[in-house]
Amino acid sequence: MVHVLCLNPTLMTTWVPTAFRTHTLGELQEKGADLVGKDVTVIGFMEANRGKGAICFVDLRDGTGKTQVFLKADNIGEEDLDTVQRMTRESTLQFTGTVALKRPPKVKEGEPTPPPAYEVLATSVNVIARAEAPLPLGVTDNVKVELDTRLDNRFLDLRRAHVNAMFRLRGKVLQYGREHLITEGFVETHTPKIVATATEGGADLFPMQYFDRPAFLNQSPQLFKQLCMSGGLERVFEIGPAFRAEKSDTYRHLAEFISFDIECSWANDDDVMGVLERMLHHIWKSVAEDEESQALIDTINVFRAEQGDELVEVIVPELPFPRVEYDDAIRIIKEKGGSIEWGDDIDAENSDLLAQDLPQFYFLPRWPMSLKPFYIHQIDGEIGSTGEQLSRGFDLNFGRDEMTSGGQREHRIDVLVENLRSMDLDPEEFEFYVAGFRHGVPPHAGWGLGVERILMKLTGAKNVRETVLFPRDLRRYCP
RNA sequence: GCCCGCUUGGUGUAGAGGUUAUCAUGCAGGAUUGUCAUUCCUGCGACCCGGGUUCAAUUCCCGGAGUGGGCGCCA
Repeated sequence: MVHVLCLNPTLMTTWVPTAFRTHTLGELQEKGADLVGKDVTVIGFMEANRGKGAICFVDLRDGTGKTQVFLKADNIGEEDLDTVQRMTRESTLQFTGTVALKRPPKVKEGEPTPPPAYEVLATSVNVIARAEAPLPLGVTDNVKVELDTRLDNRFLDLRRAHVNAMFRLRGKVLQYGREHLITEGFVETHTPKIVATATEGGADLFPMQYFDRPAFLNQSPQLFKQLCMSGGLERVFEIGPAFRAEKSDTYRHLAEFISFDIECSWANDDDVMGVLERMLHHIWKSVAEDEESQALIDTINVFRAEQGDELVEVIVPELPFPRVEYDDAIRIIKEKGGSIEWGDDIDAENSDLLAQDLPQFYFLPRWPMSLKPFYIHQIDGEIGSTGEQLSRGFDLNFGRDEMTSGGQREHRIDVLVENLRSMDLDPEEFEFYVAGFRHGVPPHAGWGLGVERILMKLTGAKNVRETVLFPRDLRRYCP
């Protein structure tokens, strides 16, 4: 089993020993040559123990790596040796002992000698928490486990290297995205998740009680980030939860997901498409070039190889991303034999047709206004091939899947109110929002990106639930 | 909301109208071992729930629950 560090000690800029350990297990391997002969205290999960006689080997694992602990009755005493030999897998154990160079394995003729490894010769052990047996799922077993079982026991599932790597990578992706937006002058903000009005007037919200009045969990920061534009913040972004009560039961839908949103003043749809592609390029490039991120991808690939899945390759997308205007998309789909008419949404089957020639990121700009929400801007006279009004709304797809929707927003209050009315929404209910357009508002544009969907594409996950610690969907809300 | 599947030890599976219910992993015990995915021996552990058909149902039928996939819609 290839061992890949999840958290690289040499890349840590600040490491302070804690009350429970003097060194991490990854550190022992990294700096082992300097530590030989020194006393250390380490702690971790007992992945396995071997040896029932006068000696015993323990594979100990923490967030940084693994180390073998060697126990001998002479050094640790009969009683402690027996305790460890009877210990259950995944129990947390703390060992104190001396660092030593591990005896090299017997290597067959012609095979390369592995790099030196280090172990701890234990002089004492402390049982922190004994794991009950049997485990609801094996952390190291080479047996498939169904997603449902894994999610019921997510804490154990997370101990598996490739699952752990997924969530460390998720943190990296958010970091890279955040990094990039800051370089373009965006400010991180937070908008409320408890709201009085449905964002787009739809009925697919989770109702809740707000003291003695009805309220909803917000489906999008849309209206609030627009108010920030009216407030002169110019460039904002938010990474936060969005809640949708849609009964969409698919590999790519969640009732609660993290939306990566921006809004940008004095800008149109083309401008913010640029922001989006530059940010995604930065994320992909960073994952491809950063040592830690690459190690995480490697860890995921070790598992994928065991499962017989295709290995993940981080291919940095070229700038600019292809742009296929809605009008052209309809034409292309028709040419490929798809059943679609101008004005239709592009369904999954037709997205597959488009994706045949566009397997990665591509923009779909200039949708019909009739398919877009009231807050999307339109330029009068900008019409499609059938004479219908186009909008300044766009989608970003990766292959068949929608990653983002965005657009330039309607800043003209009269048009905005008219849009609300024509879409059967009551401007009165949106007064808190419409008010923001009465006293001078910049033209602005923005988008919302599904973090989980991006992670799916980056890691090859076939189900969005793989990328969420505790996913919320039609059936599941516990744990 | 619609369509189609599936439900067998802790986990993942094979299978048949009457079986001692398969295999792997795991667990318990033993032998061996400074081991390196150790190896070997012995043992433990399962047919989702309710109703029906039948001499007999875990297997067939109906219903329920759970779960997986596809679609609509979306990020």
